[in-house]
Amino acid sequence: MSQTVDRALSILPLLAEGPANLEQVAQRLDVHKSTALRLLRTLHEHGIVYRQPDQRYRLGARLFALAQEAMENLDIRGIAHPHLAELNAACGHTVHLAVYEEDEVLYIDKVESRYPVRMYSRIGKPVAITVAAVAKLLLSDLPEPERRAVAERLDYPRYTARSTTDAAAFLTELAKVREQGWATDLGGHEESINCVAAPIRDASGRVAAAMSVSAPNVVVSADELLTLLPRVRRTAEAISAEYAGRASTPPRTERAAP
Amino acid sequence: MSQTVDRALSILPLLAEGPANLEQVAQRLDVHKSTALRLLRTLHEHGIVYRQPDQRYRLGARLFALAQEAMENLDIRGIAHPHLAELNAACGHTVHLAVYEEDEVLYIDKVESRYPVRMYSRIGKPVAITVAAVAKLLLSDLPEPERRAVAERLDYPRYTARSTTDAAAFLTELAKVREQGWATDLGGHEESINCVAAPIRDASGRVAAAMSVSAPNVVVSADELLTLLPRVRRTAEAISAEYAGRASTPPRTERAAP
DNA sequence: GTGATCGTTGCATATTTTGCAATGACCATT
DNA sequence: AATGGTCATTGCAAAATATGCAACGATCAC
Repeated sequence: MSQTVDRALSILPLLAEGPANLEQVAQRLDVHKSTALRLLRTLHEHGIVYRQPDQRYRLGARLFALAQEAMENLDIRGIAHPHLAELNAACGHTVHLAVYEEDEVLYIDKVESRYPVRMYSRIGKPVAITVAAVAKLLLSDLPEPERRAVAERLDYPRYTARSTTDAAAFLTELAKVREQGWATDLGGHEESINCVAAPIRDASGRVAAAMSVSAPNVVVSADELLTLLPRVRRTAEAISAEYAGRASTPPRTERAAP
Repeated sequence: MSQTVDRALSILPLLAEGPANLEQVAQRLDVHKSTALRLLRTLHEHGIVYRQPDQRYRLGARLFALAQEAMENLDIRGIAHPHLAELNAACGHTVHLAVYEEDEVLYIDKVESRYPVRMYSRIGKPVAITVAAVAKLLLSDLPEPERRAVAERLDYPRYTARSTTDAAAFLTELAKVREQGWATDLGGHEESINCVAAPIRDASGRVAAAMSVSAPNVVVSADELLTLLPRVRRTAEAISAEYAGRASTPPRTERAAP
């Protein structure tokens, strides 16, 4: 819609790949060097881009800070966190909180396991959407046509022998998850890791987020992990209740006085 | 430099505070609603901004993904990580890697402690620059005039009774750190947490990054932590050697064929 | 000292963005 | 059901803004 901004933003993924100099940026944007320079300067003024000692550009600190701040200010996150911490204190395993957004599911909070062997994950990183328990819950609640459309769009990487293989299988799984109101991932992403997840709903009953408990086989078996299900669901419901109470109606934001 | 981009980027910190609707954005930018709309649309197309079901805007998934990707692609990070992991395996404590950039120091990698009581920190989050051991190392190597200028610019929050109180004290500390080639933070940020840090240098000897080991008093005393200093320094030197070897001359990036 | 590479600047052109005002969608209230 | 209000959206003409060019300058390697 706005050419200038469009070009400026196109620089970001380019720099995410690694540092680049002016000419490289100009070439990949297909604009004159001087144009690229001015765009980069503007980005620099905002701290989004950093100029290394060797003059090359890379993404800057403010970008990281922005991403952090945004996540910490998510309504759900603030409400959920104490509950997640409590659950972690009780069972000791890694607890995750995730949301869905335009074909991606990402972790927005995490309380680390107390055990030495831990699952790899990072806040802000997109999750394996076709296998993760939280992803199943979030997608299972999409309106039918969109759910189907998304499922068709996705890739189905075979992380392990138990990974979901295609859209049809995924939709079947989603239907089941939707029905039962909880989900699992038993070695679908990493052979030795299992998860149990439950949905967090807003006042209208829509799934607004999902939480999960994950643990590697070496710590607890899949069966043992499943015994935690009731507790996970109770935690998710507690969060839902609080969230629905606080953010049910899209909060009427006060207008500034003229 | 570029008004349009400037305005678009000004939206980001605004949304980082929390979701906002079109009118709020327009007001804070001091532009017409239609203008704000078009900017937001462009941001949306790039996934930088997300439109919630209630129509309000907030920062989007791609921003997080970008921040992640950028950090994972930092040259130093890739080189340092195995060394950090090894050190963590040996001592069990939390290990951090940090860089300096325009008045901020931020963690770009972290290996979590094996102990249940852990320090709070998050990759991408700016560190307490006036007290953190890694910050002292990074700032101590700035050219004298800039070091002074930065020290004057900073705030000196009193996190604890041992926090650095003002620019003068900070500069004295920096001189000491510069001299001895390593740094500590003994309860300057959080009463019960201590850190030992060592510098990572590029081929020219400049401090390019800094690493630290942190542990709470309840796990090891400050004195015990200090016994790790030689090991920390050795690790930092190993990383320096590898980094200098690989990235000494600003890597001549190949130009794309015309 | 010389040549080459890459970043930087001033300026005229015209493309792109802007603000306006009108329309439309949606919600709450009576 | 109807009405009033809030807020998002669109087309258009005016003008401000970004663009590419070409010349300059800095820096580095040879």
